[in-house]
Amino acid sequence: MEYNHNEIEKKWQKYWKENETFKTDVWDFSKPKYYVLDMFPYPSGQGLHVGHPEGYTATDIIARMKRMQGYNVLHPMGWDAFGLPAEQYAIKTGNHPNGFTERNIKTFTRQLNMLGFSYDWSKEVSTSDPKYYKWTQWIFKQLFEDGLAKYVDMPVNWCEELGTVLSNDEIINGKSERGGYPVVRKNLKQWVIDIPKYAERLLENLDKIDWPESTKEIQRNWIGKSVGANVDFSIADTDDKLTVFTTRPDTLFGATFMVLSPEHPIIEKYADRITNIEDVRKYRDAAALKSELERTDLAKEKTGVRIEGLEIINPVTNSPLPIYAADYVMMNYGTGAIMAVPAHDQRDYDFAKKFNIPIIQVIDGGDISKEAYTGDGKMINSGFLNGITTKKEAIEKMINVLEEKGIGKKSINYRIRDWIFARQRYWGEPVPVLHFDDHIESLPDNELPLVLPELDNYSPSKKGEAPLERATNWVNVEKNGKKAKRETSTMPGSAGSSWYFLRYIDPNNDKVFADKKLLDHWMPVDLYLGGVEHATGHLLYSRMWNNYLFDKGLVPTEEPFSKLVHQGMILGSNGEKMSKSRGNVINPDDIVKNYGADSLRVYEMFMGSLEDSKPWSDTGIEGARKFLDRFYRLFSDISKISDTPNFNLEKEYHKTVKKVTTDYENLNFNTAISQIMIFVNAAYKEKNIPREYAEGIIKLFNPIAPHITEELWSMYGHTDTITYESWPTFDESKTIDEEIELPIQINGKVKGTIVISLDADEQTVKDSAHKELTNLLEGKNIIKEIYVKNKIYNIVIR
RNA sequence: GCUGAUGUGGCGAAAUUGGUAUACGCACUGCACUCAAAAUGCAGCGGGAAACCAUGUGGGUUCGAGUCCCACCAUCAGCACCA
Repeated sequence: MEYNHNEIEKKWQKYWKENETFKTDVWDFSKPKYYVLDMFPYPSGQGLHVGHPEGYTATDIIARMKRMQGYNVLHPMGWDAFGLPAEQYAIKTGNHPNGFTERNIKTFTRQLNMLGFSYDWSKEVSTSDPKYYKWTQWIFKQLFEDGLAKYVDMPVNWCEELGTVLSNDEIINGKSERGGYPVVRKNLKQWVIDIPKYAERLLENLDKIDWPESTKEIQRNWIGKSVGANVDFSIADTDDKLTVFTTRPDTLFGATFMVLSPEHPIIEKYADRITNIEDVRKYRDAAALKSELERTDLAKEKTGVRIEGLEIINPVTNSPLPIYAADYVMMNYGTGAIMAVPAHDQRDYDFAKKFNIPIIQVIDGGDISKEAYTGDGKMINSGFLNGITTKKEAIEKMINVLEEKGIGKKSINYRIRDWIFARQRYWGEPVPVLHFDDHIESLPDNELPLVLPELDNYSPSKKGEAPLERATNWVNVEKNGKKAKRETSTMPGSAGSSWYFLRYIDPNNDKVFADKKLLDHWMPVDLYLGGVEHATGHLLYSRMWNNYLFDKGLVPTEEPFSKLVHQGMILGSNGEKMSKSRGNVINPDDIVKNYGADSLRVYEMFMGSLEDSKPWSDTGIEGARKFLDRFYRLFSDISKISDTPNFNLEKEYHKTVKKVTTDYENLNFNTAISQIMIFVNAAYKEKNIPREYAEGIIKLFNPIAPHITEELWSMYGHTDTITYESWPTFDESKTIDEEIELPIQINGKVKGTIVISLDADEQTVKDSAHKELTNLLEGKNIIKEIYVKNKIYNIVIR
């Protein structure tokens, strides 16, 4: 019988929809739960690309297997629907971005259904839906009231072209990620979320979750914890002091100058004492014009200016030291001031060389005439530290002394910055606050959601004002007789995605963001799948929100995702990233039409390891299709299926059940498929296939190729979906060979094999091994013989 | 520069974690079926005539290394004047 993918796939998709096959009753606590989640997509105008189904198929396989294993499975899908393309469409056409977004969502939904994913669409959420963002605003409100969402004046990355602020991860090489426009630094009042407050928790909790080690490392680096000390330096002839953060307090005796960030406020404070204040100001203004990248890109050549008329006192040597302003010191890390130890820090060394500042070596080693010495060694020129040989000991002693004198203390710094939580854009969640003349107030709950007003024109104004400024009726309000203004910037895309996994559990609740009992039952997410590119964005933000909600007693676990896996990228057949400009894009619609959804699923799972990037291959997809043809041909031939046992297949069947089950659990889908192929190859050689085996293999294959297996299942006389049939079991004893081929080695090289019974005793093996290799052993001096049971027999000769 | 990952046939990739390297598939070759082709089924398929040689390169540990250790090379990713 011919395998007609089109007919079969349509038929079963219709059946699943009509029977609500995948609908989950979240209140059914009688079965163990399993929550398996995909990172929800941004519904772009291009529709699904072939990369999406890779991860979605993987989670679908797990969802389908877990259902058959008796779990109550939550497997939802939704939309990260706020975003720039919809906004740009609105600017261009003057239409509301919502229409554009909804059209795209329709396309995505059709495509996902066409691929046979077992999502429970009754749980669908969309971040741009006011019923959803009501709760995004509500969570923001809690953060604001708890002081974690703050309105502060800060330097930001400003993109003139886009008319908005960008976060660090939206900037690539000093240009905006989208469009590649220049980015400059500028001071602005900004909404930020105090994610540094959670730095330590986010760091510590990494040890509690089953995530790829590399992703944890990316987050650790991003959080960037460094332990050191804050040390106070007094400014000569004043009562003022400057505090620096250093990770090397042990080198304090070698500090020969201080460097301030050009924006450091102390400069303006002592403007009248600084004799060259104009030069310093000029330097500062020039630095502000540079984007962060330019500032860091010119790494080789240090620039700076001496602050004349002001000196600083080294607290341990009491020598007066010069102060410089230089843009290699950042205002937003540490204290914006550093003590410079040129002998033991390369940057300070370069600076000192350029400005002719003395270099004092305090750790023995290296060659200070050539470069800074950053290694370990004996302390020298260091007063009370002299003679100490380990860094750790020197640091401890120095900190003790500083603490006794009250001029320093142990301190920890994090690299992670405040999360900038506002964009000068229209298509995002409105920030639910009112600005009064003298204070800011969050909206009361009953005014949520604060819905986006409609506009005639969605572009930002010339001055870079947010589009919402145009909605004057909406912006200007009066409350209790006082005039107030609404916030006109909106939340960033990462707002709605920071908690959507909670909403899936109870998507229609209008009393709370999700029922506590349901959250207690369903959280955390058991398996979360998506791309690595979110490592320092979404995956950090959502962890922070979840930890915060946990602290408020609103969710049951600190960490939202107990297990995380990243799918690799599917590259074009030329090994390059798929893109329109390279002309190597594969459209899933075409593939499904020509080969079928099951073929696409099988192929993408068979390509290789889920986590690796791998190139698309046209012959590969054909191969997958051929296997499905072969599979269908074999199992649809009912005349071969019977209740007669066939011992030729017994072992392979039990092996297959075992391997496929464990491979699925470990997300090794490629080897699971190869095992099913091995069984099919074996079955082709047989005249009769026991019904039990045929049905078992069909069930095993169902998670990967759901349509073809439903069809075959129904051909065997079953009237119900295969979805909730029980998962096949295997008998361990039947997977074991009673006779095995044992390799015989001489000096570790295989010279032959013998057939032995399983667990044969050493003497028997030795005898047949010697017999097998008589020729090679003749006249040789046997030094040693090694027998590893059922693995190998090795004879060492000289 | 720092951090992390990867490197196996013509190609996509396996290898129970130290025990017969190249499973499974693609491509290719041959045979069967066919007037023929396609499709399908079956068989072969790292190199070498062989001894042997092959898992990026060079060392090491071990009876035995794709797997462990050291050094290096290449590719990819993240961070990047973070004090």
